[in-house]
Amino acid sequence: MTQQDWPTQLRERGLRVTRQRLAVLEAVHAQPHRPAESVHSTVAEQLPDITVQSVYTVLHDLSAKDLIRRFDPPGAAACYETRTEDNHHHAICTRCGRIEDVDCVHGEAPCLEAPASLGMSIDVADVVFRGLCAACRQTQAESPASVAA
Amino acid sequence: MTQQDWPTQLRERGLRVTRQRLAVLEAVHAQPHRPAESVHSTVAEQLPDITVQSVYTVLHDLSAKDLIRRFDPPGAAACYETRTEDNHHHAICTRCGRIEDVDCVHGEAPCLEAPASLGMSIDVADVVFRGLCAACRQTQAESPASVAA
DNA sequence: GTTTTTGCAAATGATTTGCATGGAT
DNA sequence: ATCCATGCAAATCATTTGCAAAAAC
Repeated sequence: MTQQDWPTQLRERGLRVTRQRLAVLEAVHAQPHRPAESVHSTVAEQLPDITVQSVYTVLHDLSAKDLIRRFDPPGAAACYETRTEDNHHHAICTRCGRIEDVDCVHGEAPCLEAPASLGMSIDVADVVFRGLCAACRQTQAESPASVAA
Repeated sequence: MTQQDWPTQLRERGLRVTRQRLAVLEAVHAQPHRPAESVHSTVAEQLPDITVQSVYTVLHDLSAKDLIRRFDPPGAAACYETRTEDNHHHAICTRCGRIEDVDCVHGEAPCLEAPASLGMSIDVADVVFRGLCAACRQTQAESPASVAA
């Protein structure tokens, strides 16, 4: 629930306000957890001339300024979200790839407690849950074949 | 601490015993958390004719049979380890990329407790810690430049 | 008017795939 | 002898990079 005044947010971070950046922010905000390719198709509906590379550049720049957050699902393309304030986690359906946000577990930042034995000073912990989403559990019970998007 | 009788393990999973598979298993076991490219250079010392693609294929096949485990560091190449029995986690140094194993936190499988509110049935949780390894904390205090391997 | 961004194109890096030969059983 | 695995080559996918033209300030 950001204030969502993109032009202001962009200026505050020293980025110029462009149609493509606004469109990308809008697309990512409306449908989070999608790869660049997918963001591009959405944005292209309004800006037919935007290239995939530009979307990559925009996503990169917005990430660098923390206007969006990049998430790398294991073995899949990077995806993006506008929820940047809290350190929430993600759940991935192993069947359809669907990604859902997961609020921090245990009430308190749980997995941030790294083992003291470790030779590393830990800054953050990212948790990725894997399982079956409701839809896929349903589908699996019926037809073991075919994976939906 | 697997028994480490690779030939037997391979046969048990229905895989033929080949020099390249043994060499890859050995290399991954000796130096875990390395990308395919790096495994290849090690293996190539003994098997100069092995190709990178074969290493990829072997790593893929061994992963499929759970003889090794694949780990995808966010934004970096996949890496592999022979520790497959327990669901341990990983800590990545944000400076040099070094990866260390992390035994399950909290004594018990901690982050496996997914929020009940979630529409997903969770099978596993993978935790990735990010921070600075001992060496890099040292180096950073002295010279803020240059990243060691 | 100056500097940043975009569009366009090509390059890169990681990984997969197809097919014929060589090797394991 | 059979079937699987490797070597070789090409293809694919995600992403980055270089440069000139267009847009934002």
